[in-house]
Amino acid sequence: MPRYELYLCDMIRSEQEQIRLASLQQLKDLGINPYPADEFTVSHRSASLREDFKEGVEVTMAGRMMSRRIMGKASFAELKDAEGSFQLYVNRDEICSGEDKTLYNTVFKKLLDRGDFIGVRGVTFLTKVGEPSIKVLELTLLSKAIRPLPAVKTDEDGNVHDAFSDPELRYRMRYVDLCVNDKVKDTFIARSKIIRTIRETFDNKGWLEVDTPVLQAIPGGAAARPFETHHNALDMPLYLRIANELYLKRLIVGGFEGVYEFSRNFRNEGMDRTHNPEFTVLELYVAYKDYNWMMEAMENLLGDVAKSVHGKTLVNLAGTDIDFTPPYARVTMRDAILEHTKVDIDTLDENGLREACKGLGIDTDPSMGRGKLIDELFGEKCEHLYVQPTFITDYPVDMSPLTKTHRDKPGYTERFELFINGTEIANAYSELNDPIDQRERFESQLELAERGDDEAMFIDQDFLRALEYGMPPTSGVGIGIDRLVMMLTNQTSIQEVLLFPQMRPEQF
RNA sequence: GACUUGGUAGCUCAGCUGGUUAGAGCAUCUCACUUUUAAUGAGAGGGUCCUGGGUUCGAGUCCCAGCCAGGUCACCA
Repeated sequence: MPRYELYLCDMIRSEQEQIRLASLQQLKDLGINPYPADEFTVSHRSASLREDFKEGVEVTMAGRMMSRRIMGKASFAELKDAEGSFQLYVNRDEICSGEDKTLYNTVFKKLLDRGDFIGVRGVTFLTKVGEPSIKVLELTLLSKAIRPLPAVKTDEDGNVHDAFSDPELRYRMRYVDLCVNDKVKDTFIARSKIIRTIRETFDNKGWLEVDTPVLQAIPGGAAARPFETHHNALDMPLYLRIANELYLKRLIVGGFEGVYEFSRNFRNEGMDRTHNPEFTVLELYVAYKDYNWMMEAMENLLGDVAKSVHGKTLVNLAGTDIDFTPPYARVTMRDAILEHTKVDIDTLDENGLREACKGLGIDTDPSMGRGKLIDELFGEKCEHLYVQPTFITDYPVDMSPLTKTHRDKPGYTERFELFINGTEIANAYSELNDPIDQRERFESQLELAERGDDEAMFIDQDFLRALEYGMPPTSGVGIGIDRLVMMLTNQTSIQEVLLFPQMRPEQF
């Protein structure tokens, strides 16, 4: 048997917690199990019951008791289940038909608390003021809460009082956040819808969802600092993946014609409003396609995703109407920079670009090559201007070591990024499948590493061997799922779209 | 990583230039109340003022260091 009295001594308990622990003991003394094992069969849930409301229907419901308004021999309580809340009417003589009124006077009024899980059997009716309610005939305690939930209240004008709003507490105790802040749940429901829409779309195309290693001997496929760990039995270092790209391409080599994975990636870098050490990227690779085809696939996909969350493709996000209806604008990186800075990157060498950056007030340093300078020009002066969905195409070759060179523009690659509301949502290319070119690109990455770039890519010999066996022409795309969810749910912090964002450990 | 703001009751917050016993609303407890809905009325209890030093006759308040979080910037997706 758990020893509840120890709970009182072991930890510092608030007055409210001590009272609840005492109530717990009293319930046990009354022969009521505060944590029963029995199944409780629910016939209705709150929102669907309200939607199709009729009086006189017998229902059983379960949930958390979120508030109680006791008026002597009758009370109202709010029962909250997965769909929302429903009002209970608890009348002494209805739940205690005989002489013994303990269940109402002692158990319901004194020993139950806000936050306890209860189950009820009762009959639906409308109160004097027309509130759909359940007249409770039978009341069962399903689980006792010994900590009080924050007492968030909403008045008749919809104003929230005493909101549970401290971000630290909300993220550390997401379970409490979800209990009392309904909008939080909506965000994660939207996240689930977005992922489901993508998965259903891809499955319908016949593409295969796969799992590839999270623990990798060579962390490849992106430029980032990895987390390092150690495998004891093999006595060797392993890295948590920074990307899954090279593994998915191996599968295209192996003969799958469409593979995708929702990849949890890990990067040992700073944390802020848009970065969590672990995050989710959707990667898709389809054989015999190129990046032009992928643009069409992405605009169709995002149209469907917008519909799944908002029911339409014209959506107001952060005060701006965003039109997700395909097709989307396509602008080459050269034209974008030319339009917004009057700088024509095609006519400038590295030094010319450096001067152009200086002229625009962009800080440069000698380690920046041509590609990096172009990237700065675009990132500083153009990126934020693409509010409506726009594909920016044809990136410089030295920024894209895994991308096929452009079929007719030397120095460029067949790559696009999709920008919406000024932020990058997707990154895609015609995949580099020339093993000799790929080896050279890796070697130039190695030179970067030797010059001190700690994010330059490692050479993955096995990946090169795979390419040497032959990879069909392939188009691939990566979509940052967390940021997509942020955008579609109007959240400005990644922590709002991750159920358990990374936090420093708490002291107990 | 740099800068910046904050940490006071279960929750949200006041607390002035350093000065009695640290306050409010909600929550909790007691009493009343059989259709309320931020229920109501009457009464009561509840504090490691983030932690550790320092200055001072006296520190929630000032100083130093640390911890945790938010914001901005840098890097990145």
